[in-house]
Amino acid sequence: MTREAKHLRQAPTVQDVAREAGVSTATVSRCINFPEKVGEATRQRVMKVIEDIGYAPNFGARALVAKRTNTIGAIIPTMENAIFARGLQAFQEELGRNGFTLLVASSSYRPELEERQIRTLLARGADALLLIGFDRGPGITEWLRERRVPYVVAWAFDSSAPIPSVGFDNRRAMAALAREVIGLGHNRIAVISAPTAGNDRARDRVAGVRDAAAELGLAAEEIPVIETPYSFENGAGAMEQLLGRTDRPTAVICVNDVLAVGAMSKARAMGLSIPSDISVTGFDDIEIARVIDPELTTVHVPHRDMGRVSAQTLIALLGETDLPGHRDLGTEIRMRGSLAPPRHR
Amino acid sequence: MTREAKHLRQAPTVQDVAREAGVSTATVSRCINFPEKVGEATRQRVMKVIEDIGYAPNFGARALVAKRTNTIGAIIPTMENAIFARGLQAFQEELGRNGFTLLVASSSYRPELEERQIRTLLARGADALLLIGFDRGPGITEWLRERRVPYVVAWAFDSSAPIPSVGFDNRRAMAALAREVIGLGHNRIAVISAPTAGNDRARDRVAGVRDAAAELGLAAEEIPVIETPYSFENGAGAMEQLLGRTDRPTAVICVNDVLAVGAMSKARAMGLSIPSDISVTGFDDIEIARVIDPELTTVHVPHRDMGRVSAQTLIALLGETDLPGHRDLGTEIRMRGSLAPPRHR
DNA sequence: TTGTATGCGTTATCAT
DNA sequence: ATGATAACGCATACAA
Repeated sequence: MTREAKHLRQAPTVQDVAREAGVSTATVSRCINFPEKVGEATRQRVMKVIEDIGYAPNFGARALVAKRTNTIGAIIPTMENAIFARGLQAFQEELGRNGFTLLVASSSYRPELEERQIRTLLARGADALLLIGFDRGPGITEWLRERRVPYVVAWAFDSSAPIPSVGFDNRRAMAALAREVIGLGHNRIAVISAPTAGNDRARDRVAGVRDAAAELGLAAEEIPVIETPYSFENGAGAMEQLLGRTDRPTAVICVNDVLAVGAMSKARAMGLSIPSDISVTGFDDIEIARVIDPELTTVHVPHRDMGRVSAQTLIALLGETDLPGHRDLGTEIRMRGSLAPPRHR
Repeated sequence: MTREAKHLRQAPTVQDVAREAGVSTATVSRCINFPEKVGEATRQRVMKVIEDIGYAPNFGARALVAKRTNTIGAIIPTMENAIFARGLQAFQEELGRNGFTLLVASSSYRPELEERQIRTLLARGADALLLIGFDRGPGITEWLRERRVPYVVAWAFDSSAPIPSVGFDNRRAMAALAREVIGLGHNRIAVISAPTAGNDRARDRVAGVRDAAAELGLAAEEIPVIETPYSFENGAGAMEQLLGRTDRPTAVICVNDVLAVGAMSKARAMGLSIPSDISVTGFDDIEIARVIDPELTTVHVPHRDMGRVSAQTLIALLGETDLPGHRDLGTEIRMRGSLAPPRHR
């Protein structure tokens, strides 16, 4: 009874296996890590014991001696944003396929929180990190460099950056879309953006709109930009503001699909029809873009690929296999019903 | 040069701190874990050294001696499903607030994969687990019991289960909605469900529809049920099948919002208008339910609360604080435009 | 092929 | 208040 209780309470160790199988702990260890370096007969015997008593290597001990945990950390703004949820799912799947486990934390789009999470995940044994975007303080960046922490930046792309980035050029992608909008004849455009502070993706997208405007002869600096956090309600609120202006825009460019859909709802609620009264565009191409009526013109972003490739990059980084470096995964404009030429003029 | 390089490569240990501060390793350890048990002067000195050389406790060594990692694992079907993404986000936030870190894996709705992930996360040092639903083999259940692995089941509720569950009664919730539908006069109803194999939530919801039907005098067994994986396209495909039947249903009850929205799109694409020609209901109340036109009648589920309460339950379990046990978080029917009485009759 | 012995970095139990 | 020291469980260099 006492023995049985003990069996349940105390997890078995290599010692237990060794004793039971009549071999040394070294042999047990080898059976697990290098089965081929052990005699057929003994291996069978040891494996049987392992199975019988339900032995599993102690994680802490293993990490202590191996100096790695095969665990990778990801810090994303929030999983509630479908683009990150999707990318993270692909990231996890690819890690799992390669024997790595995923540690997750979220920054809520707050740099100081991200910094804390970086330290936390590393303290929790993460071998490497996935971070979103380039916007972070020089302090933490230097800290990461000093400690030689392997990490990649995703959802952004800058081939001149000193650390690998996996994503796409937000500025260029948005400029391409804005060019389409302006090319259709829209000359009063407005932008609904996520807060740009601490968010280089949003900032780059807004910059992309101005690039296209300047290029096509519009007054880039005069384009109104409303910044508001990610949510349908906020998209709607921003649209309401824009429609209250004297020079109502004929096209509203949003930095993500959620804001765009919120904006569309509000425009319709205020009696405007889309796209005949006002055009709206999004960014990301999440499922909702095809569910709304009219369907949303947006920029398709390969979220799953970013997650997958980020995982591969990190694994390569850890394995010292030849560095894959930066990966530009590209984007594609999806022209749909929410964008059309302005009515008169 | 060599020394500096060494500094960068080798992470500093308690030994380094102790030497530099002229104290023993025990004192350094105390400074970190029980600052009050150390003299003011020495603590200041030690802390300064820690700061200076950038010391951080080694995770493996700590886990080895403490026999816990303050890490909790979650295995969910997929983060791409917004309901889990949202719940997981809240789960992570609550864990973070309490000093725990989150390890994530996904089962893709496949029991055998879930089983593997359970073993993996435990092998990776997870102190406790969050699992979704009750549907899993007796083998793994027994295994968990034997090892005394603390875990909770979420997104389901069964107060008679031997382990804590945090969620709601899927069957009862769906029965309540179905009662509303049938009460409105619909007597030809159909169900679009996720695959019920290995998914007790889906199964319970379908059962709920039959409960209500039987209760209100409809032939419960004759209600057509189409099972198809979670996606808009599949929801649309299922609706297409249903509309091809001779006795076309007047109301289609879907076990989640995504299938429902897909079904709505298809119905409309086939020239039917909602709800006058056909009613549709969903389950979950994710954002898309209010974006679609007409808005979707559905069952509101407190996803964030489930994540948060699950975390609290797990933490309580680990802390031996009085067991909170089961938590029924309840649901609410959200009546919206997609449901109306059938036209004639 | 297998065994012996040692170190990995921390924490905790004793002393002092 | 502080120090010496023994685990913790595993992997590996070295012996046999």
